[in-house]
Amino acid sequence: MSKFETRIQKKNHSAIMLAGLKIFSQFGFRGSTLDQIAAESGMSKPNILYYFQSKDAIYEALLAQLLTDWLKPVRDINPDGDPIEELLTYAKHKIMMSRLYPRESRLYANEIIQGAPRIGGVLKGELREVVTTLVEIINAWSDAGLIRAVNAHHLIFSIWATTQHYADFDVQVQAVLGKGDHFPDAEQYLEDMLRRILTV
Amino acid sequence: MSKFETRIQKKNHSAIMLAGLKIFSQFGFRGSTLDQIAAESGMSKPNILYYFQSKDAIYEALLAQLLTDWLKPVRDINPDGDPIEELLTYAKHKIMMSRLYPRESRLYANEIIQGAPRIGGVLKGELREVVTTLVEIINAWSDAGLIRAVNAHHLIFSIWATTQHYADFDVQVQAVLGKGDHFPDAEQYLEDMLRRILTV
DNA sequence: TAATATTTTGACCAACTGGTAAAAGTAAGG
DNA sequence: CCTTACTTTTACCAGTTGGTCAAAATATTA
Repeated sequence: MSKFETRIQKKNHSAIMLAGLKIFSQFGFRGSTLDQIAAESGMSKPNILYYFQSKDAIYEALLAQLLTDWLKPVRDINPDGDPIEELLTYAKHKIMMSRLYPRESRLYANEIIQGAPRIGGVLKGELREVVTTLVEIINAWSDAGLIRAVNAHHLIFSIWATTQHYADFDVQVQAVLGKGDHFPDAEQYLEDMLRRILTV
Repeated sequence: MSKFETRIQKKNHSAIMLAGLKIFSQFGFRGSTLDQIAAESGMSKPNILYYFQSKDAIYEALLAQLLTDWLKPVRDINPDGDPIEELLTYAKHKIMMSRLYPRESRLYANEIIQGAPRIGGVLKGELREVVTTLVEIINAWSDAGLIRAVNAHHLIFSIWATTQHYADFDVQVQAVLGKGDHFPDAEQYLEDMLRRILTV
């Protein structure tokens, strides 16, 4: 609770979060063990529980952090900007996140696939609210004739699905295309796709 | 091994598969327990192990079944058919699968997100081969001027991502749109999207 | 440096895990 | 009906799980 953390607390706290992210994102909550997180972070299990009350607490701290980071760029979409460029910027941001932080994406995907038992409330609350706002913006753009008329909800879903795919299904992408950085091609394809969909 | 199963064997075998699908698709392999599968199928744990050698065996039987079912419709795409209609039919088939068999999709998603430890070989083998063939077909269509020039690999990925999203991220979709059947709207959006991308 | 506060560890525990063995129960064929 | 083959259960096991506790080690402060 105290915001005044010592350097040791800071170091260990983030070491546990990092290790937890790695383990949880790979095995899901129930498939991960404190022993794995301990091994990954180079700490002992009791020591981890000295910094976090429980396995649950680590997982929930990670999810909370994640949701904050993910909702922000949606809120940053500017209703007064150029519609196509605003949406393209958002999509490119999402795909960059998939490249730089695939583990976070997989952690989230794991949680959602398993029925979002711990963040159902946030989904129906904050997430829904943020999406609703964005949908209104997109519909206003459509009404003003700035973009083509599309189902805004499903447009958003398609952006999420296609961008996160490259993090969540990375193994499959690599299996099909071979090892390497496929994000430039992906980004180009998605930009083309969005321009096609949105251009009047 | 014997193909001559008694009715009891048939019944219990499929009861276990059904229960396993439900549990594994929700919790992933490591997060699922034989006790859960036993409870779900209404059988005792030792009885389950009478029909399957191990927890692993159930999971692998499910994955094997799944991969067969998923690769078939890709192979069924006809190089001599109308390009846009062929791809649209495939996409519609995929989205129907997401509606009717969301658990299968989630089982697969879980496996892939966790690094595909059990089906990595199939991905780099059969899947890659099937995709390569489809890519050649799509490129031939492009070359013939029947569809617009697109990155065929990423086109395929985008179809997979957008269609499977409605099964894998169902909880999120429902949280945003409210409970109900959102597949008709999704299908219409995706059809529109694909036509836009592919039409010359 | 001595007293205090923080950090780390080793030993431990009850509940749960996948899996086994043998015996009891049930169905099928003669 | 009775023998044989199949099915199911009860009791059990060794290893793992999340978590506790008190003591030891270390850092901080006076």
